[in-house]
Parts: sequence; C-alpha cells; structure tokens
Amino acid sequence: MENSTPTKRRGRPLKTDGSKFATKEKLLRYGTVVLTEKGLASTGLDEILKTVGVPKGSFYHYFASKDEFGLAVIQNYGAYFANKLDHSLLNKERAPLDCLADFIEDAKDGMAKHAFKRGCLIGNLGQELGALSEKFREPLENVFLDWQNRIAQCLEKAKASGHISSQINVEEKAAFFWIGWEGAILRAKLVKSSAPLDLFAKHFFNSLQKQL
Amino acid sequence: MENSTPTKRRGRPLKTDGSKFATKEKLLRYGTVVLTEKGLASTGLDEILKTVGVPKGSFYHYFASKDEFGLAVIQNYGAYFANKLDHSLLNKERAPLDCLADFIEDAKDGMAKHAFKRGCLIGNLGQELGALSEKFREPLENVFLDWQNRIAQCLEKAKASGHISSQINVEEKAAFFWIGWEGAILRAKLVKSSAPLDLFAKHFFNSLQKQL
DNA sequence: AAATTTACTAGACGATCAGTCTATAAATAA
DNA sequence: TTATTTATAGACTGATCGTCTAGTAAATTT
Repeated sequence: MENSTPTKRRGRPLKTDGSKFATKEKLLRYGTVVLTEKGLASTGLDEILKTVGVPKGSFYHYFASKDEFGLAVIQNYGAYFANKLDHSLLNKERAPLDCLADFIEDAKDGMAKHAFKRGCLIGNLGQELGALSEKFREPLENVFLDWQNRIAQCLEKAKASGHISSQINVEEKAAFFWIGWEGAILRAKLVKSSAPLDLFAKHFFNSLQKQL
Repeated sequence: MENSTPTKRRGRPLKTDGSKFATKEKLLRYGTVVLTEKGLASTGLDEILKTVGVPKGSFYHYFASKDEFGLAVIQNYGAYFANKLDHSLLNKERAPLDCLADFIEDAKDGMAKHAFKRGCLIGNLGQELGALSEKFREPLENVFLDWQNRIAQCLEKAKASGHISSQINVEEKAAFFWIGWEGAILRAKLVKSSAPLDLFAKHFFNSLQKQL
C-alpha cells in the first residue's frame, strides 16, 4: 500500500479535463458569494480554497494577492449586477416606474431566498473600507456611479412620459435611491426581513409623486 | 547588566497610580474608536491592547471573550449616542425639526473631523453580521429601535406643534430616517464627503413637507 | 523528438490570531 | 496577622492568516 491516499495530480491539467468552469471562474464565482455574505477581511483564503477545491498555488497563479482577488470580484459583481439591473429597467413592455418596482421585487426575492444573509457586495466592501486598502475606494464608488446612472436613465424616461414631475432632478433622485437602498439592505440583514426594503421603496416612490 | 530593560511591575496596581481612567474604561473607549473605524472581525486584540497599553491578562480579567467585549462596546456606544441624540433633540429652545437638523449638523461635523474614516459603530457591526456571532443581532437592533424612538418622539412634537402634517406616521418616518441615514454614512465614508449626508437629509425633510 | 514555455500544484513559511496559564502583588476582609 | 480577592504581566498554545518557492507535467515550438 505504497499509495493508499494518492495525492492529486500535479502539473498542467489535460486539455480535456471535463470541468465545466475554469479554476479562475470558480474562484470568482464563490468569491462573489462569500464577499456578499461576510466581506473580504474576515474571510480566509483557506475557506474559499477548500470550498472551491482549488489549491493555494493555483490561487496565486491567477491573482497576485488577496486584494487583487477582491478587486476582481468587485469588477465581476459590478458587471453582473448592472446586467441584472438592465434586465428589469430596460423592459420595454413596462412603464419606467414599474421597471424600477420590478427590480426592487427582484432584489427582495433574492435576499429572501438566501434567508437575508446575503446583502450587497459593494455595500459590504464599502462598509469595510476602514479595514481595507485604499485601492478599493475608487472601484467601489465607480460601481455605485454606474448603477446610479442606470436608475437615472429610468427616471428620465418616467419624466419624459409624464409619470413623474418635470421638476424632479433625476440624477439627484438616483443618488438618493442608492444611498437609501444600501441602508435598507443593511437593516434587512439585521432584522432578517424585507420590511426595511419595502419601507424605503414606499418612501422613495412617494418622493417621486407629483407635487400638486 | 542583569536588568537592562526592567519589565513592568506585576500584580495589582497601587491605588494611587495616577491613571485618569480605569483599565476597563480605557478598553471600552478605544474599542469604540476602532470598531467605529474598522469593525470587530478585522481588528486584532493585540492591536487594541498595545494601543491602550493593557496586557492580555487584564483584558480577559474584564471580558470573557472578544465577543463579550464587542457586546460591551455596543452597549457603551448605544448609550453614549442616545445621549448625544437627546442633547440635540430635547433642546427646548429650538423647534422640533430644527432639533433634528442640529443633530444632522452635529453628525456631519463629527464625520468631517475624523476625515470620514469613522462611521456608525452600530451600522458597521450590522454590516459585519455575516462574520459575527448571532449574539450580536438583537443588541444591535435594539440600539436602532431605541434611537428610532427618540426620532419618533421628536417628530411627534413637530406634529403636535403643526410643523408637519397630522397625516404623517411618525414611527414609520423615524424608521425611514435610520434606514437612509445609515446608508448615507456608508456612502459618505466611501466618497470622503458629507454630500451623501446632505442629500439624504434634504430628501428626508422634503418627505415631511405638508402635502397641499 | 528534444527543448522550451505555459499552466498549475503542494506544502513550507513566518506572522498573527484568540485565548489560557502561571506568577506576582496590592487591596481588602476575616 | 492571615486569608482572600482583585488586578496586572506576559510567556505560551495551537490554529489560521496571506504569501512564496520549488517543482511537475502538459502543450507548444523548434
């Protein structure tokens, strides 16, 4: 029994290794989950590696450091979420404000599905800034600005179609939306309920109402 | 040279040791600072101990664990902040809504003074929940509910004095305030500016406006 | 088919983590 | 005076942290 527990094969994998996703993708994928739940600083590399079944050596082959990994996950999540936003917001069969309501419902369902343990990755890392490298600030804010633009465009359409007052500054309202929405997510995690999300949404829509 | 660097005295300190604050108080004090900046999970005990100049033995004499320390800091901060809230909110020389505006100015100044590196301890730990023990959930939410009540009482006075519409549900508005305010703090840390705080405050006050 | 490059892996490394333990000594109670 | 309590000092433990080095082997180039 010179080889009772054979160690894994070393070296470059075969071209036809059957694994559906590449190692890097798997890392990014689970990285998104764990950063959405726990953030970066308090998540150990070993945990990620063990879960995904990737050795440390491979990790440092793909990413220069844990920070670089975090930055890559941010990019990845920012794009994924922008897509998700567009899916609701650019729906041509719905009125602009209904599109926004759809997104909110979607986000609520998502949080409920994960028992309110997962929040917003960008919000999480934003809160963590104090423990993180300064390198994170800009990418994080850029993601917010991108999302903000998408909401602003939705509101602009609502304005054009007369669903909201022409007086409304849509850029400002979009900024207000993300400020409050992130706060609502934080609180929803705390109370394990979508009530804070509903409450903020209600007040947000209210603030769009035409002033008589 | 049998004692080139004499180690510190052991044993219980003399009654007249001149130190202004007790060890436990010093730990709580700096704990508040560091948890407001970086959160609990990513702060090492050794860092706290070194900064405050307290040995491990003393720490574990006063606190059963790091978690218990965190819980104690929460209590401490919750009470300190409730006091700060009251200072603005219960000012009898100001109208209720002006009292709220005073608190907001106060909070803005506080964040600016610390270069937007310190946020809200309760919000920070709330965001960290995913990495923290379940024991933190209830105390954290209770602090929010306490603060919420104080805002609600302020709004109730504004209602009674006719500054805001009698239609307004003050409990709900108070909940809305803390949801959004915490989001604004998070964003203010990210952009190192009080703009998010101003923006939220503006929209909040707007939402209190009497509907014509 | 030999040499080189690319893709990847195993595990050692020192630092730091929360927490424990024994020793020490002042303050207080008996 | 003696016993007990309160508080401090810091070495130590075992686990876990992020990082790095040396190596293996398939793929590609020559």
